[in-house]
Amino acid sequence: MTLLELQNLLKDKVRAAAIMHFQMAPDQIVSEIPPKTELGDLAFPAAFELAKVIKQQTGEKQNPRAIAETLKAELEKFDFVDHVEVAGPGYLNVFYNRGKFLRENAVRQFGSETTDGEKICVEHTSVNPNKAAHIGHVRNSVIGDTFQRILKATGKSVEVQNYIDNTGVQVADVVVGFIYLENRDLDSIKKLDAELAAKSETFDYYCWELYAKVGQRYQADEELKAKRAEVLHAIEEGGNDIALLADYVATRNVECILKTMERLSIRYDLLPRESEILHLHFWNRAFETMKERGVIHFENEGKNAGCWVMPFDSHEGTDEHETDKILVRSNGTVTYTGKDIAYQMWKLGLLGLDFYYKPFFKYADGKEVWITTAERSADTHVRAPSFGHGEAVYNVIDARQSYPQEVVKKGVAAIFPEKGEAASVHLSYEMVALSPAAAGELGFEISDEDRKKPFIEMSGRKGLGVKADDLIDRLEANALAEVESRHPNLAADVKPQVAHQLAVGALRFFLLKFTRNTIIVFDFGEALSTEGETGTFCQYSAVRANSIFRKAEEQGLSLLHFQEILEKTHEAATILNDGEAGNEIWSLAILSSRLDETVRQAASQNEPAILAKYTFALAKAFNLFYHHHKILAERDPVKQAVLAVTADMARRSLTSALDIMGIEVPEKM
RNA sequence: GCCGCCGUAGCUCAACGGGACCAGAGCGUCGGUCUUCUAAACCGAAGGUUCCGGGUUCGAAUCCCGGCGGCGGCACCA
Repeated sequence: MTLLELQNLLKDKVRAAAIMHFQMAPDQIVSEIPPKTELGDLAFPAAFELAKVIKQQTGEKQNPRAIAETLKAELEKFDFVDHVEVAGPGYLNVFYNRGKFLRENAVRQFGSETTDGEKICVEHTSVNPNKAAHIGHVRNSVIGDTFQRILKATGKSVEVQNYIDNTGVQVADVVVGFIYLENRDLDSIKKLDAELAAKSETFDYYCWELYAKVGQRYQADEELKAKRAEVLHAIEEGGNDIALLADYVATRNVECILKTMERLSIRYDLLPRESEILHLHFWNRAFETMKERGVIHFENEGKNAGCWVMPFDSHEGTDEHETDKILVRSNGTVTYTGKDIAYQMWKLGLLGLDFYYKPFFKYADGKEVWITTAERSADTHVRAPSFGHGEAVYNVIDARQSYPQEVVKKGVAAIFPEKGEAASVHLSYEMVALSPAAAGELGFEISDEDRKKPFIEMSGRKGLGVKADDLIDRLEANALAEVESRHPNLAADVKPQVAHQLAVGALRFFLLKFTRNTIIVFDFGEALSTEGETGTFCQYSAVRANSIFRKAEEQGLSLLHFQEILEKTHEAATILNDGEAGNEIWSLAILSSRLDETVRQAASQNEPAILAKYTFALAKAFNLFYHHHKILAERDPVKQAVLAVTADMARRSLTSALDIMGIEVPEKM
């Protein structure tokens, strides 16, 4: 029986006991994890709830402790339960049968064996394809990627989309730079691209600088600014030289960004592009549906005269019409929100139109990323998977876009009340900002005004930010130096690989340990740290655990051997119940088996940080165990088996937890 | 002005739809641990009126009201 099954069973028993003795039960039986192992393995505050219910229904005041005492006897009849204590103001603390539990869980593998069929779409990354990704973008990608892994671990099938806004103003800005600041045409850009490659410089870094330059020039040059609108219009229109040039620039940036993300083990299934949403007239279809369903109307007068608007009553303004969201401007063009609603409809399979698809990129192991196209190609129907049609859609987008995201969610729900708001989830997170010190380290002039601020917002337009590849490079270099000094004899090709795994672990964990609504004020010292609450710490713990078993194998002691000993004896319980040492071993065993519920909790609360916190706690518990119990030196074979099996449970959970966070366990470190 | 998020130890953060002896971690500080499975580790100590004031509750960091302070969002931009 898994821990989760055991918990559910106990919940049912508590409910049954309540009904048997009091003829009533609280709506929900809540279970908690006691603050310390000595207080038990599972706690039910049910007596408090029950006291409340009894008082409501009968007016009778009952002491929670007395209620708990009554319920206690029922739970103790169960053989997985060693005993139950009533503690504090009326907690029902359940102590599991430690020996039985360890035997049952000694070989259990983590993970859901079945997929429940429902497909979930997760959109993340969605960096404007006009420059290199910075650390703020990486927070988005790491949260999104980890979240989709969490969903998969709970048995969902998931499709990962990375939206490409290839026809927006940001791309237009870089195109303006190429054409009007650098006098380049498409051929010249291709030549530049080749030159950069020869110098092992990257196209996205070049665009980063150019974009910043353009932003600066706009301030003084109105003429240039006027070019932006022209260029943007040409790009949206398509079928002209400027659009071709823009497509090249955007595509090259997408390639660079995909490469950056691949360094962090982040991959995608599909790249939906704005150009196709335009050219395949997604909006028109959405517009028709909205009109049919009567959720938008044409404004004849007032300040929105001539526009198509969708009313929203949830946000009240000073005058009632201020809350209306304009979807079609008076000049007939569609707003971004309008397009976004159409796109969201497609994701949910509600639009009634589809993209065409072609393969865009193949990862080293053969996995393909697809991209949308406007023309039917052979691949679309022959080889392309079925995209979209998500039962639910998660959009990983930063918190500053909460309002437009709410409009999209409410808008789609208004059009399709049968689908409802729950199908659209805005997985919001706060930005990564720079500490004034970090901005200084990057070589930026900081104004006196900025210096007083708690943090400085990164800005692609200003070229202010920590580029993802730069940070990964630094992490890898630091890790490599460390590996060189610790393991000089490690094979030459393994060292950089380990350094890479450590860099990824450090960065991903750093971005995951903060809850989503915490603004990360980026600090180099913290981000580069490999001590304390870090990915490196967690990896180290797993590596140590593995090395125990490697050494054991060398001595002819296999894991199977330990498991068999445990199978044949009932003395394990004696060891696990033996005072402080017993509690310590048991704590690690029980904590290791909480991965399942932790992942579920992270999924239901949309909070990857819960998993990161758990992983760190588990690594810490393992390190403590590691220092106090020398497995290979242990003389008592049963105790050795108990220790080994517990260590194995810990390393399996650690490895799985890290894997769900996209972090690998190195061979040595 | 309106809406939202936030305010917890010197610093950076946790605390699961209110609850269990000292509100927990990490960093930093001070002190201790390597002839024994890797010291990127472990142990111990110091450090908090959970921004302030009310209220609800047997019980509040958590819920409600009112302040103060910080940040973000409020376009016929994306």
